[in-house]
Amino acid sequence: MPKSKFESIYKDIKVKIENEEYEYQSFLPSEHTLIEVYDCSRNTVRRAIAELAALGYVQSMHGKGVRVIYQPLDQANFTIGGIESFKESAARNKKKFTTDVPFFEEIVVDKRMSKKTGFEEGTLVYYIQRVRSLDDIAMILDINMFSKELVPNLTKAIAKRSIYDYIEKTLGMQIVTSKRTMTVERITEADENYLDMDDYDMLAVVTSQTYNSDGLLFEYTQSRHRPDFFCFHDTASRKLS
Amino acid sequence: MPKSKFESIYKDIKVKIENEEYEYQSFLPSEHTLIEVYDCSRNTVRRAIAELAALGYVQSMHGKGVRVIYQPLDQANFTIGGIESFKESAARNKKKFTTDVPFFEEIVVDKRMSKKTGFEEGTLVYYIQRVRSLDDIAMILDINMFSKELVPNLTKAIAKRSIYDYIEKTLGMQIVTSKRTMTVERITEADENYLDMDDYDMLAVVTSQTYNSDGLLFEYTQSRHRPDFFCFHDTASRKLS
DNA sequence: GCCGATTTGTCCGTATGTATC
DNA sequence: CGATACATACGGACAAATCGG
Repeated sequence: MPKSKFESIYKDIKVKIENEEYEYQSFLPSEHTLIEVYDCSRNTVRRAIAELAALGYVQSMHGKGVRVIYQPLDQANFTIGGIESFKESAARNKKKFTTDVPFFEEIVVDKRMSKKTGFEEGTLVYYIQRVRSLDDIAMILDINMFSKELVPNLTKAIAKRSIYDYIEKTLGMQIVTSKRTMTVERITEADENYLDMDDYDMLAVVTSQTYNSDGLLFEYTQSRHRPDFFCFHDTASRKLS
Repeated sequence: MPKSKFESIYKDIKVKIENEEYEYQSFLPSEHTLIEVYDCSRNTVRRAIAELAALGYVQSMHGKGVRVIYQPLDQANFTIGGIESFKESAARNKKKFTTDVPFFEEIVVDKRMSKKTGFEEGTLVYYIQRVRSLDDIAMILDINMFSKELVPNLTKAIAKRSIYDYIEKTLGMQIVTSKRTMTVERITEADENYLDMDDYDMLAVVTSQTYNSDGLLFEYTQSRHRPDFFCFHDTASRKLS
């Protein structure tokens, strides 16, 4: 349930677009109209539209209107958009998923690690390796590092279940920003040991740093995906230089 | 040169962050302070800060302040962020780049193509294949489709030079939104023919649809990258459901 | 624990500029 | 030219979160 006004307007329009009540290439009602429909100020509808534009749902055109550019994607792919967990992703695609935790330890971040992960040297972290399977095929190897200070009392059982559930529901911590880098890399021995690589010899690798609501880095993760289970979707708007 | 006030404020703060005048993990001056510094309204500074947050430079915290979470990346990687052309990317990385155009034709989009590209069935498009080389190594195979109606008079020579220059400078068309999907795929015969694949047998594939300032789809591109020349960077903030 | 000062979040109304038709 | 539509900017009001005394 949206708590703010602009958010509920955003959602209402978003649903209408997804249901093609507002069709691809058509124009939204004008701001003036939307103000009356939702009984709010101009800033508020503009805020909602800005969110939709950031999502790639609409595009504003000066003096003309706001055009819908959303097209439903027919591919039954595993999309890793926004900040979404493996579990959510799998559930949405109706696959049976399991997680194994072959490695779970506490380590201290050294200089080399610090440079790679962004954690300060000397930080105590949980170092976890997790194998994610879909329909019993080991598809993803996750290498997680969580700050012990910010994510305390992590256990192997929690890692097997859902770390994000624990972080959000039990610790009440909010995940706000996530920086990601995607590359394609050759497999390592660890990959070969843990994953069902079929005859693939390369992996899609997503490394991410995640910040909590205090703006503190609490997670560094390297997620190594078998190529056939990997699809990343993205929308970019004009960037300010 | 920024034309709007919020944009110049955005840029000023952005530079200060990049120069570490505002350090990683430190707080920006309060909105109240920034209002006085830049002599503007609260909305205007908030707009600038919102842009910086969208870029992953800062993170706002209710009741506390705005924390800098930008870290300079030391990797000399080829980053394909925002909407950036191959040429810009190569230039930024100080490599010698060349483009060959082994295929250049006009075709009509059929039903199958339409579903894949988003162009309407029957649209007349330029179908172009381009091979991009860095320091004389063929690294990227681009398969472009441009609407002939929206991008008229395209020639092989322009394709060899820079299509984006032509679109922006000659046609005066503005590129606004770009939707992208990234996957990892096995190489095809065409890849093998055109690219220096070394001993790689897979490619990073970026497919993108690009919309102009009228909200019309004018380009569909599939960009096939050799894995060692591929790095994608991204920042995600909490998404509204 | 309370209270007040500070800081960010949401929302409103209005004015002016600029692009489109 | 005027009407319509989006873009930018200002100022003010109240809410909510944080922090220090």
